[in-house]
Amino acid sequence: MPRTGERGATLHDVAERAGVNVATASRALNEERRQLVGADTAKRVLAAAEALDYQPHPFGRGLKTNRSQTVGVLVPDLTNPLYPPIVRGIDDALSAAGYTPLIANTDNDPERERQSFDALASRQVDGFIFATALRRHPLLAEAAERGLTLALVLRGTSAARLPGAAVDERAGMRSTLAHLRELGHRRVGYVAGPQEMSPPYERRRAFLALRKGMELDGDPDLVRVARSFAIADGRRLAGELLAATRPPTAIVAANDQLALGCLDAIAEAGLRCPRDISVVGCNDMPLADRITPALTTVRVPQYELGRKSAELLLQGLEAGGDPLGTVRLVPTLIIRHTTGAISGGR
Amino acid sequence: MPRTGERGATLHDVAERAGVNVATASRALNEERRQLVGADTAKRVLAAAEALDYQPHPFGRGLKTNRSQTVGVLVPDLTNPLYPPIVRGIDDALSAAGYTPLIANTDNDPERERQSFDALASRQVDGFIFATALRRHPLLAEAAERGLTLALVLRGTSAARLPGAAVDERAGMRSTLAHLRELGHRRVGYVAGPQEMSPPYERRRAFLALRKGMELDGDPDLVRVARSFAIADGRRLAGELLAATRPPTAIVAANDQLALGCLDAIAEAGLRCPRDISVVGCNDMPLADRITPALTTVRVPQYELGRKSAELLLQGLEAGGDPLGTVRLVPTLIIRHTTGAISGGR
DNA sequence: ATGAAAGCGCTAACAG
DNA sequence: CTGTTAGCGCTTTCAT
Repeated sequence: MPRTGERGATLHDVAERAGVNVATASRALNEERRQLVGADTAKRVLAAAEALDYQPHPFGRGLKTNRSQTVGVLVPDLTNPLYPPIVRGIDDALSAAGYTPLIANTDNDPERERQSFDALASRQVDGFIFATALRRHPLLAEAAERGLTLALVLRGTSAARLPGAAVDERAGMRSTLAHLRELGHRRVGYVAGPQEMSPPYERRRAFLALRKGMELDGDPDLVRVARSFAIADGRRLAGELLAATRPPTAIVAANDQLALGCLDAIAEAGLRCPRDISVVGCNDMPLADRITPALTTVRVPQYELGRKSAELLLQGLEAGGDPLGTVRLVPTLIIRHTTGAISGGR
Repeated sequence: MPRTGERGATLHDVAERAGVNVATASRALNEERRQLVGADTAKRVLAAAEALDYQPHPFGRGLKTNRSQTVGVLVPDLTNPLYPPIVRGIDDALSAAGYTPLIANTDNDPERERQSFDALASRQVDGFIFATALRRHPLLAEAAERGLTLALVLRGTSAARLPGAAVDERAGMRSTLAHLRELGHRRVGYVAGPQEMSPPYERRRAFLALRKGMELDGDPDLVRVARSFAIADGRRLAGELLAATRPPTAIVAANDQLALGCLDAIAEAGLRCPRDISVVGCNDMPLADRITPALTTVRVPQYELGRKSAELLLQGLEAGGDPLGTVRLVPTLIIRHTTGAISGGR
């Protein structure tokens, strides 16, 4: 027979041992209601609980309070190195507050997303953190309707003005463009990521907005949009950029994968990076420092992003009066070897 | 006020709508007990449930059945690229069976491990999957005692003969040594990982056992044991190997990180890989193919390992009569550019 | 300050 | 075949 966890001591046991009623025991055990109980009684109850190693049963409690101390975390794909640190940040913040995350992968697939959402909702999560990157999202409205508390991570302001933590894309872009300008680049290309996701969208907007004020070439042909983050896409688009009449002297990519593709295209064109052309990635994925040449990239504070989003959620969960708006965390440009001074010959 | 998920339709609602008693409704909704109920009644109940979008409340059910349909997954660190695919495999298998994983990171820290274990146990998980790599583990005994169903992943046979999925280390090692032999290597060094973890332990044993029968040099000085998987450790130990009177012509490392360290040591010694010396890693971490030279490594079937361990757990959970023993999954040698024919000059 | 009792949603034992 | 009932563990009125 499939055995399952033996039941431990119940509140009833504790009450009995302390010689009080379960109601009294319950009060004594609850921080906030403890004062409603005699000081010595409380002490006895606590002692009894301690002695029996009493753990409140979450189902009994949940049934009564309609809360699970649990939150759903919807993430596109744990296998994408962008997310694990975020999830750890979420986990750490949540755990510290006595909440447990329920993590589900969505693969950015609406159907899977819906299933995961339903599954977690039916598990009575108290709220959700959407790490999923789609900009428009039907689930958000539905979740709000169901009375669930929400927070976003890695997404800019949503229509619903939900609390969330996101990257300060303008700051990141400003650092990278300033770096390139200093190296003498004026004509810099951009390989954008899929625009239905929030970060790539904002990143491209930031590029467009910032290059104007920074004496960079405003040629619209310098911007290409990838349909995915696949290396092959980066390679193809960078190839187009390089084949143009006036190719850029530097390429900024929306993430490290695309940057890898750019590197491939550059090699394919018989050029050398950074001698002939510079490349900047984004996210600083593991081993980005070990490829050749080591990738200059924008490091986003993944852990802190996760942590912050969880804190915002908790705020909504505990304090009420939902915290509004998006907290922007500033990324750091990590200068390595794919960026260099503009080559004399070009 | 912190709102929380509204309650949906209850069994009571469904019963009422179908004009039957809750008990009947319960029976009709339960696959196995459905036959105890009139065919048309069942149909009415199902229809009512459908209409009301009824979702059974897990707490009500759990309180009664003493099961949560939930399993704890203890993993050292999601941030280590070895684990996310494993976790996805676990998630996929578990989800398909109606179970939800509760994931906790332990950092291989006994205290954190204990906390996570307690937290999950008090959340009433029905079982645990230990992806944590320590060979000896006090928690295992305790979990078994509490009547929890267990499975291991990435660990060889334990004292308790628990079901689990692990890498067939001998097969992996045989492929890599055969490959090296074919290239002419006879004197191959080994940089082992921390021996208190199961895979590095088994991997080293496999190396030791196999090199005998494969006409490889049995020099004990050829084997070094790292205290951690840090790149710096790999570098230091490989450095020792290279500084020996008769250095190896190839080095096998217990994982890719250590292999990276070996590459550093080789460069530092003024040697070239693979011209002067070959290196083989293990795990095939992301971008292992993009470093220079591209790393020859052993790819372990992470996803399948996770999946298999979850299936074994489910078997123990549902069928009872725990499945015993360890399933061994065969890894694949991925030959890239850090291995080459033994150099004539040495 | 404490106790009695109800009830959250569900299943199972027992009647009919 | 279906209904009645009890009770899983907990919190929360309502009494006292």
